Amino acid sequence: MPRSPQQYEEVRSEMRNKILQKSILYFAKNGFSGTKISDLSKHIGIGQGTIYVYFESKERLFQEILKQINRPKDIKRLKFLSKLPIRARQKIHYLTHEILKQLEADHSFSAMIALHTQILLEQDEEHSSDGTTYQSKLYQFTAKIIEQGQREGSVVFGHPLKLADYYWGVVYLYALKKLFTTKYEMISADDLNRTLLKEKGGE
Amino acid sequence: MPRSPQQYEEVRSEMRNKILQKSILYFAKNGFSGTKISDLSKHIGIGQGTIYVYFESKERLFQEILKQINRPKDIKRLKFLSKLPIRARQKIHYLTHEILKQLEADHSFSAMIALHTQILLEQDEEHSSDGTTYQSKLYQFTAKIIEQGQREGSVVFGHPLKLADYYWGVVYLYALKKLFTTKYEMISADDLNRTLLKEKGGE
Amino acid sequence: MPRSPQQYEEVRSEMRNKILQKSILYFAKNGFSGTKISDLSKHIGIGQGTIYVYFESKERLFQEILKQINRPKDIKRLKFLSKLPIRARQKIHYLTHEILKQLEADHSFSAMIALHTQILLEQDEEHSSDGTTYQSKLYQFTAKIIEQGQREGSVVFGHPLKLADYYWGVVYLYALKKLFTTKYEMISADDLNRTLLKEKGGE
Amino acid sequence: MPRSPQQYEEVRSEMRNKILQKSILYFAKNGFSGTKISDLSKHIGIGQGTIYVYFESKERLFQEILKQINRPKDIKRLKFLSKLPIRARQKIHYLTHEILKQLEADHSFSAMIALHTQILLEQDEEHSSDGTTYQSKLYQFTAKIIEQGQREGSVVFGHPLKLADYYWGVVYLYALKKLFTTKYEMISADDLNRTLLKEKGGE
DNA sequence: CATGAATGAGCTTTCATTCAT
DNA sequence: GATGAATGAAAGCTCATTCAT
Repeated sequence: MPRSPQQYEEVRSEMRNKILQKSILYFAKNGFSGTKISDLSKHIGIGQGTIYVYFESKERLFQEILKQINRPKDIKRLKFLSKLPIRARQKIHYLTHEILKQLEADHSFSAMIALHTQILLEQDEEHSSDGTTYQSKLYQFTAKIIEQGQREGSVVFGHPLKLADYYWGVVYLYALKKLFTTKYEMISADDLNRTLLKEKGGE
Repeated sequence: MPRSPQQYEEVRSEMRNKILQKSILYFAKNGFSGTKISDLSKHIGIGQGTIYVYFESKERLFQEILKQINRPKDIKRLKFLSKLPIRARQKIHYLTHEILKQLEADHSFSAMIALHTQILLEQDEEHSSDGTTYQSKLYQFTAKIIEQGQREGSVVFGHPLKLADYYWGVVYLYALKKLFTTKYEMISADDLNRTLLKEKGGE
Repeated sequence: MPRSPQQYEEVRSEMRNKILQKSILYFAKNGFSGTKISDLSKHIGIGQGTIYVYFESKERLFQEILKQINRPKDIKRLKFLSKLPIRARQKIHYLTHEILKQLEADHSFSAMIALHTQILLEQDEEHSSDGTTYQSKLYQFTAKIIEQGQREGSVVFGHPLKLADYYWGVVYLYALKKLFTTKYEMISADDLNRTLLKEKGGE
Repeated sequence: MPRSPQQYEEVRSEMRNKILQKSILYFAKNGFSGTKISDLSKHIGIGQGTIYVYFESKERLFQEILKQINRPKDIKRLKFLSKLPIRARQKIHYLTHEILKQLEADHSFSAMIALHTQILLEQDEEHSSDGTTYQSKLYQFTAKIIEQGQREGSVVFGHPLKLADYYWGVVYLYALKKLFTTKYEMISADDLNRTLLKEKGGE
């Protein structure tokens, strides 16, 4: 007896996600052209053909992964943080804390961040446009916090967006390290904060 | 009239260098597996076969490029800098200045730096060992300067090697940006220095 | 309530026939290797797996279709026609009339005829032997009529079997046209008859 | 020392033609989906990759073959024949003679004709448009001759284009037979002529 | 029985490498 | 030496077939 449409949909959705999740790390580590479908499918634990049941090509799978990366949830949380009625210094401390926690705990967070580098490496227009959108929103809210901090005297002088870009660049850097090196020591919260914050005394 | 052996040698050496130089950027941008010999030779302006006159395989050409990157000159200069009888703060200011100048001026310096990331991305053992050696020496001398700075009170607290790694990580980051994005604003000397240096007042 | 064995048998037989009937046109249009099971099952309106409940392989399904084509009924009718105590000219007129009527009315008659061409295109031995058998019987009885006609002076000169082959060849031709072209005008009875028959005056 | 551009051009052109020529028969016999690149290249006597040096895909190679088929030379000769100041009966006798000669002698003429059937089988629009053009021109000039014959009383009654289509249909039929069956007897000139011509007496 | 998701053998295509010129 | 056409191993992709439900 055939399964109901809902059951099928559920099974499909589950497998699709499994492929997507397990692929992120693989693509992040090996890049697009460095990733072989045969290896990938072995790593996921499915047949090669199965990937093509869910994605029409390797290219397309990669694009879907890049879409996955744009997590609106992250953006919302940052937006919320930026609007809280507290000191900028405190916001930055909190943001740094959160990021380091995620880098430490969640392997796919690192992969996600690393794939941003991938987006830069591949100069395909479609990708970069998506990436830019996400990036720019993250950067905008970070820049807001930076501006506040500059008014309050806790954040260093400089163009807010450029500073935001610097801050997130450093995050990228350590995501890469987390992903590719085995015995890596994470950056300290102080070091990351110092990209933006002045020393405490100066307030 | 047949040329002398020296002339032959010179001509050979010239072409070999041309290939090497023009390949750096290509590999840096596209990675090892993302670089096709057909594209590369077109970019260099020679026939595909010519590459194989000078390098026995793509693999080998890539290795030679990685060797090129390990510029002993740079290490020597840094070693010299580390031993000068001046303040660490001044040394760091000077180092930062030099690096930013090179990043701005020399395209292949950025490529070189970016290839270090490449080395991380490709998990081939042979490469990484070479890379590590070079890296570690650069880091060691940078760490020396950091230690001096910590004694003098101008450099922030933390494990010297870890801080050196952080400093060079930021340099990598901006090398990547230089290489892959068109309209990019470089990091300011202040921002880069702040990875290591305390604010001026604190000395 | 469980069904009786007969009912089961009936249901089975019904589905088997449905698949067979709906497949003829598909195979006729696209050939053996040009027909995908996924497309075919969609066209029939059943699941892919269902085909394999009734036929052990695509190869086997195709063979069954070819068997279907060998309609003993047709052969019997032609045999009967060939033995009637009437003029050959009349027999041929009748045969032509019948064929054109079927070509016009019955889509699967065209498909059937077209599949003979398919049999020729695919050089699989097993198929062709079946086909040949059928063909030869049809040809034999047609040749009988031709011989009669030659004796009576109404049919043109030539080897009877070769003429029979020519006649049926033209029928194949218009079956193909019916099948593959949309706005097609059928051959006239006169044109088809003229493959065999002399002009009326000559009797 | 590298070859001159002309030399390369010549070599390229030669190989391209070799592939094209040797492929016609293969595609004609096995159809598009029945033709494997591996078999084809073996049959041509070259490596699989070589085909892709000259044609970007199997699909494309097939399209080029279909183009090849449209031989303007044939059309010109038929146009010339249609305008000669001789009897239509004579023209048709000559045309039939020429066609049978070519069918007998030139294997690729049969293949060419057979591929027209292929064009019908594959319902791709791009192909059919080309095919139609060629077909229609051949048909037009044949129809011209038929009209002349009808005025002269030597050709049977009926729509000229439809009769032309019938005549060429029979040619297709015997091209197919030539191509696919080993021990085949060709149609006689008389039989082919009879598709159009009345018996001699009737003039 | 009926289903369609999963599979892998086998196809098409790519690209590092060879080699005649 | 220098070239780019030719190659085939290996990659991407398809589709007949299997199988849990």
